[in-house]
Amino acid sequence: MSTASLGLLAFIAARGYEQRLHEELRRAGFTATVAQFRLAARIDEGGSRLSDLARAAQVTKQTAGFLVDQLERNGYVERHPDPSDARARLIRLAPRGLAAQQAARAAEERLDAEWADHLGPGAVAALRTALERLRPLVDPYDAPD
Amino acid sequence: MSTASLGLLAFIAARGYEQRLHEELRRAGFTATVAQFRLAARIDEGGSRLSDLARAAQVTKQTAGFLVDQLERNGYVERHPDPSDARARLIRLAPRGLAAQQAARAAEERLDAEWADHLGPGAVAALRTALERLRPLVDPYDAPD
DNA sequence: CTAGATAGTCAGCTACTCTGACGATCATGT
DNA sequence: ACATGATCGTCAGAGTAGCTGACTATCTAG
Repeated sequence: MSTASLGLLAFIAARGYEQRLHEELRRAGFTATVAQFRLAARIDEGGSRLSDLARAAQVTKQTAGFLVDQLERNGYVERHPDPSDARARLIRLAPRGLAAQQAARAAEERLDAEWADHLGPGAVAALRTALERLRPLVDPYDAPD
Repeated sequence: MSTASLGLLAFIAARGYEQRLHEELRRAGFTATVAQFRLAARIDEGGSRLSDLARAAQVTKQTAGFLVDQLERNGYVERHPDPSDARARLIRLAPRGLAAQQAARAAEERLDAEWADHLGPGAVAALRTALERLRPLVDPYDAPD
């Protein structure tokens, strides 16, 4: 009843947020799937290796490769050889990917502001603090934005 | 960097929680997929209709039916005719499903306690309050546990 | 008793994710 | 120099999860 687990509550919040974000990006003309965006969000400015991306997003290399294929086909990312390692290739955001990233950041700001409006400044700060402190506990690897 | 969106933070927390829960259930001998458990968690004590389950879990009737098929095959749920409507069938937890539900509740209590330990009593209360207040905003339908 | 809504299912498709195996390359120790 | 083992990415094959569309049976309202 009033005793939903913290996990379920976090899941519901995260799902709602992600759906809204995906919808806003779709309306802005950036048609990619949630899984694709999730992976793309981990791409470093200077380019990322597939294996690192896979680790960060917690999927296998194969899955990451599959998603990068789609993103590449749709013009969001490019693959370049890695000068420091002939086995590896650097995945970088293409211009369209950068535009999508900007749109995503703007949408996230709007959504965060909406949550802040709903909760009030103190409660939203407490929420952020709690979630940030949980992060290393639940996901020791996860690199920041 | 330190400015991850609230959505990403909630996603990371929810994913970590769900993975831990799934792992504990698996170890206890309850082998079902995350999607199956997500749906099963919505089954009402007196039985639920497929359509209601689908709405609650935010999937289509077809997807819900697919998942219930798996759950039924593995002995977690049973389908009974609905006395009040010949079109409908009531989906109820079978004994094994009830056992899994108990195990899940115990695991959730442990995980919640772990988060509370990590955050402290005040912060975890603030987290719960914030997430509960967000719930109607992001997901107007969602029925409680 | 007809018209429309609802419950569930069937068929077909797409997306995501995994395991296992593999060739190429790098790093290290001898 | 070179053998050994690890790592990078890929290919092949599979299973799960989710969708749309179409359909039958049944219920509900006029």
